[in-house]
Amino acid sequence: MLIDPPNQKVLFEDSFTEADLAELLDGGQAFRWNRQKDGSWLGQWSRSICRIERSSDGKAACSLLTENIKDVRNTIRTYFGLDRNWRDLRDQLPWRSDNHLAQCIDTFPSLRILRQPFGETLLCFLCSATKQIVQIKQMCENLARTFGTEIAPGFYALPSWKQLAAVSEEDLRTCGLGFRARYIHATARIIAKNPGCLDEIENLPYPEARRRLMEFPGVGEKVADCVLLFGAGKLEAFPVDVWILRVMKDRYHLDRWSNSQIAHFGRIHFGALAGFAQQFLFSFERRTA
DNA sequence: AGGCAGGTGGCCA
DNA sequence: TGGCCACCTGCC
Repeated sequence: MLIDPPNQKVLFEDSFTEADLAELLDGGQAFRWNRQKDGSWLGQWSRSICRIERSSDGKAACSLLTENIKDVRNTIRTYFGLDRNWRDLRDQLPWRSDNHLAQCIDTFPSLRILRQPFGETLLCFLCSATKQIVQIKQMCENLARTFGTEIAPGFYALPSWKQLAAVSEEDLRTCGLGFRARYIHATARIIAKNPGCLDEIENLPYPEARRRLMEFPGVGEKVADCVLLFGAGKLEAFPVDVWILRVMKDRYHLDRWSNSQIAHFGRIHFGALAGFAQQFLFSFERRTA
C-alpha cells in the first residue's frame, strides 16, 4: 500500500540541479525511475517504491512509499550510497592532471554511483545489449508487469531469479527482449541450480567476482563491470562501452589504438576509482552528443 | 520507413 | 589474439 503522507524523509546533503538528478536516476545506472508530471521522481528497487522531490534551492528529499520496510533510512542510505563520502572520492580522481575529467566533474558535480540490488542489476544489464535507455526501461517494466510481483496498485517489483527460472524463453520474448531472452533464460536456469551463488559473487573481490559473472551467458566484460559497479559498489569496475571508446579516442587522442588497448589504458589511467571516473565521462559525453 | 542501438558468443585467419 | 557477423525488436 502507498502511504500518504510519506513516512520518514531522508534529505541529501548535496544540492542537485534538475540535470544532476536526471543523470543520476535516468542516466543509465538504473532503469526503473520515471519523472512525474509534478517534477518529482518515482523509482523502484526490490520491494521499495521511492519518491524524490527537489525543492527550488536544489535540496532533494527522498521518501519510501511502501509499508513493511523495516529500516527506511538504512534502505535509502544503501541505495544512494549515503554511507560513502563522494566529495572525498571525487577529489581522489586524477582531475588535477586530466583537464577533460575536470570538466566532466564540473558539469555533474553531485554525480555518484548507486548501489542497487545485485540480482536486479544483473537482470537489467542482461537487457542492455545494443539498446538505448528508454528501451531497456521498457523491457524491465514489461518483465516486472508480466513475471514480477505487484507491491502496490500499479507497481510491480522485478521478478526474482527464482521466478524467472520458471518462465520459458518463448514467454520471456513476449516482453520484447529479442535475443536477450535466451541469455536471461539460460542465466536463470544456472542460478536455479545454485541459488546462493549471486550472494556469493557479490561478496567476492572484484577480479574473481567479474570472472564468475562472465560465466553467465550474455554477460561479457561490459555487463559484468556494470553489474559490479552499480550493483555491488565495486568502484574499480570500469565498463567500456561505445561511449567510453569514443571518449578515449576523441578526447584522449588514442586514434590508432585497438578497443582492448583503449580499455586497458582507461583502467590504468583512472585507477582504483575508475568506475566513478567512467560515470563522469559517460554522462558528459551523452550530454554533448 | 528503415536503419540503428550502453554487447556477446562463435567462427575463421 | 583479433576482426567480423548474426542475433531480436522497437524507437527516433
